[in-house]
Amino acid sequence: MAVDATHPASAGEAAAATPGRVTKRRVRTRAKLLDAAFDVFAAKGFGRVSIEEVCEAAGYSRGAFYSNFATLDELFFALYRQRADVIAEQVAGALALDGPDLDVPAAVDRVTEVLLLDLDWLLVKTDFLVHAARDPEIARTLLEHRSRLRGAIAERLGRAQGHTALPAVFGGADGAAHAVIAAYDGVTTQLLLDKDVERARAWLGQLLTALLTEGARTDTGH
Amino acid sequence: MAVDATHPASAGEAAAATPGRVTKRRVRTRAKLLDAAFDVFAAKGFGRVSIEEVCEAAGYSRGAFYSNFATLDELFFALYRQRADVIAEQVAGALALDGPDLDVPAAVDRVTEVLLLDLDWLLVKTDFLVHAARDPEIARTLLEHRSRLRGAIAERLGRAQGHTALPAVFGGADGAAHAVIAAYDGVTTQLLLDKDVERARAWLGQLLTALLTEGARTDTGH
DNA sequence: CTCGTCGGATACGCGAATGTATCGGATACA
DNA sequence: TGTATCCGATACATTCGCGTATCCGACGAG
Repeated sequence: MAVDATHPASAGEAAAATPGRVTKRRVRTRAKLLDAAFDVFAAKGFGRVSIEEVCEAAGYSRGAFYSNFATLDELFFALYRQRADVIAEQVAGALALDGPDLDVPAAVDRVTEVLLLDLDWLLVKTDFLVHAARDPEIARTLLEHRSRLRGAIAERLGRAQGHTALPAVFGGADGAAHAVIAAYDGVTTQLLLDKDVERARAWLGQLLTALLTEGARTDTGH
Repeated sequence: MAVDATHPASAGEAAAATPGRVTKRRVRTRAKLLDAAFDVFAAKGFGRVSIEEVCEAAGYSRGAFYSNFATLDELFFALYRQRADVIAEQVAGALALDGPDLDVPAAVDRVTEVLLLDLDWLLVKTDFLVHAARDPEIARTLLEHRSRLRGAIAERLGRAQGHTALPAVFGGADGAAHAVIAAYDGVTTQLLLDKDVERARAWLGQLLTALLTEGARTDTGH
């Protein structure tokens, strides 16, 4: 549950004016606040959560919060960055697992395993999407995240083009990567409503193979 | 802009205990409140809107609100039902426009025209999705809506199977309808971030033709 | 061990939003 | 036109959450 955030704050923090010493205690409470915030956000939704609720869940008082963040939005942003980076690494890992050749069905399985694992994360992520949709600054950040991920996928798809020819509808590997992302987002929407992770995985697998292979393959996942 | 809501409240309202006379004035203010709420929700997001803001935008005081709704959630729900029903009708209309045969590309164009028209509606709809994701009762309602829409699409796809064979990956027309919905949801996600409606339409067109036609068609929309 | 600094707790004042109770004008119907 | 009813406005009390200022214990350096 607890994401490892013990490393010093990554560059580009908008927070306090760089205190000379970064105490161990500070890092610990910051991490606890983030973890607690994740649970509370997942349970009630960002819009319905008060600062005090987060603090209570983390076992701190509001003083601790204001010592670490200026506003709930800032915490939310930090939380998203933290978790999203972890996921992105895992996806990159799952994509790199094969040798130079890409076994599409296997890679699809591994990636869906990572992406459709945690319903709570999907909830928080969607909250963040809604948030970003109304704040151009945040939207830019999210778009960059997505673009980086898409780049990794496209690169991987391109490298395997000899083996499994991609459909021509999309202009090359980049278009195909776009399609992969869209399929993932689409499946996510349904998953948020019916909460059936297994079905979502199988369904995403079908969609991806349908999108990524020219001829239809009769490989019903489940 | 103003959705026609002058008809008496549809059956199944959870609101006040059926006043004997439904005054014209009442219906009018209720509709104005709903319209104002739409604008405010779209602009700021459901979670960041107060009852008073809605009333102010509608030109009423809080008394009017409490006379028509018990809570903001109730208004939100009513708003969603109203608009979603309108959209559903429009989609059904766009699907039925051909004769008995379905011209896939044309139908796709018409449907995307309807579905990706109003960014504000997408914002509100996504807010509602997030809302539903945390309330099983509301989730059920939304799932039923989606299921009805999907049924209409599947029925239409099935009726045209002779002309354009569907890929075999999905089990028949129903699976294909699922795919259509997923593609729509996926494109929506990206659209919420980059706000580029035209690109979204073209992109959705590509995705749908890629999904619905067996062989790849070299029809780059833009 | 001691001291200086840091981080979180506590207490306070404030503003915003809520829900209710009551009032006066509008509306429908005879 | 008169009147009973309905609807929305106004006023009020209350609660909730926020941000700040201050204090004390913890931590780290020497």
